[in-house]
Amino acid sequence: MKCISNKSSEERIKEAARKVFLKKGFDGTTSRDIAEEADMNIALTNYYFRSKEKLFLEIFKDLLTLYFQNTLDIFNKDIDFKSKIFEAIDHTYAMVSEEPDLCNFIMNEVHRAPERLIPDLNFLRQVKHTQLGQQLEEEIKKGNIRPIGIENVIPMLCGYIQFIFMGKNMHMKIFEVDEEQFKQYALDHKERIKEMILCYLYI
Amino acid sequence: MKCISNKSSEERIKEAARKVFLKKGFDGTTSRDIAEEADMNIALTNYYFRSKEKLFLEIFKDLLTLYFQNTLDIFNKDIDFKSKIFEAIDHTYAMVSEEPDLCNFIMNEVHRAPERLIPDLNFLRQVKHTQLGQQLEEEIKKGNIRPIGIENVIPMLCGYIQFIFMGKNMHMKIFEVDEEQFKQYALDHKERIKEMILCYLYI
DNA sequence: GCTATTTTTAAATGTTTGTTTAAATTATCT
DNA sequence: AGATAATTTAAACAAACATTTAAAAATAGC
Repeated sequence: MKCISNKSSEERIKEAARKVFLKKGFDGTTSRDIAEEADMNIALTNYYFRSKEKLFLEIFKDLLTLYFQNTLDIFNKDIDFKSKIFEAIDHTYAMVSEEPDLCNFIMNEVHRAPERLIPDLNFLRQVKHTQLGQQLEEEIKKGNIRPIGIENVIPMLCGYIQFIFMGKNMHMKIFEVDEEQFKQYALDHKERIKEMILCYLYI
Repeated sequence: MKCISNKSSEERIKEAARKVFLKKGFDGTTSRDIAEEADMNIALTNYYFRSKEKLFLEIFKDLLTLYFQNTLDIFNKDIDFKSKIFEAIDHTYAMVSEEPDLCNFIMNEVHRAPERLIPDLNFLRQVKHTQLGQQLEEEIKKGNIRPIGIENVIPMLCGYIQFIFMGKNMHMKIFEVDEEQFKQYALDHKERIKEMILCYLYI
């Protein structure tokens, strides 16, 4: 009946695993990678989490939440449509700046083996029905915005800037720029996305 | 001094490897996966290609060419700017429709281990200097198009629609649609991207 | 048709993989 | 302080891994 004790060990493993999984993906990560990153015995991974798979699923859930929850909250905020668009884009940009492997990780894991992630992915269905969607419909009704479905708007707010970051290495190779120059480029492109969306939506 | 002979075996392995690598990525693919897909002995992979890594690099090069070459050719075609934009977008759409794993594969492999791919990636530098870039500059000089760098235009033509396909599984989960409905959605979104780009570029 | 070369095979190589074991250590509670 | 439970450890596990070997089979040239 010991349960309080070492929160630290379990947490250290989880943090290490998160770091390694984010960088190398599930297939590219070994139990020893995680143990080494956490500076702990290999057996502890299976002591605290029953398997590499279970540990991964826990971490994936956290990272999927990180990937979506804040955006979802913004979609449901009580602010006007245009401000919401700006805020969603700015937040997406901030998120991928802070966690540069997150998009590639989520995209790749979902693409490679969606089945095992289905329980977690169900959480995403909230995205379909948000206040942003209602506001969009209203604006369309008012004639301010051209007819368009929310499923077309969301990738504009989140996906376009994500793509820029996902292709970071390729961009740096193609245009022969360094990290700092890329950062400035991404920032500039983000503002262009904003203007482009407004330009397209408002007739 | 036999060299003519069995082109078929080497080719069969390469095709099998291409298929498996595309689906599972380098880390997720085993030599046995490839041998099984090709229905050949495991040793043949190392007989024809010296290692899994070397086989992968050969295939990666092919797939990177598939990913970029046609787009590059379009960029250098002798047609007007606006037609070129349409054609580039339509081609990107056709490419990812035909090879649905290609974007995820390229993005992920480049992201995960760019160093080993550098020799191949150098080929990408052609993208920086194309006739499309010159045409863009001219249009800007003429005052038809707002000031913008080619590095901002290319993702609009290629990346945005790619992102839609890369997130296919997630989209289907979020909006609870099937393959056919997704296809229609992607087609619609592609046309919106075209209009959005024109709407943004031409002042 | 025989020899030399290339291709294919089954088997084995030594590592690395995820996971387990059982003993040692540490912490907890009375 | 001593008994009990939780944690950590080193070692081992079998399975899967990429790769190699050496012999068998197929093919080539003379």
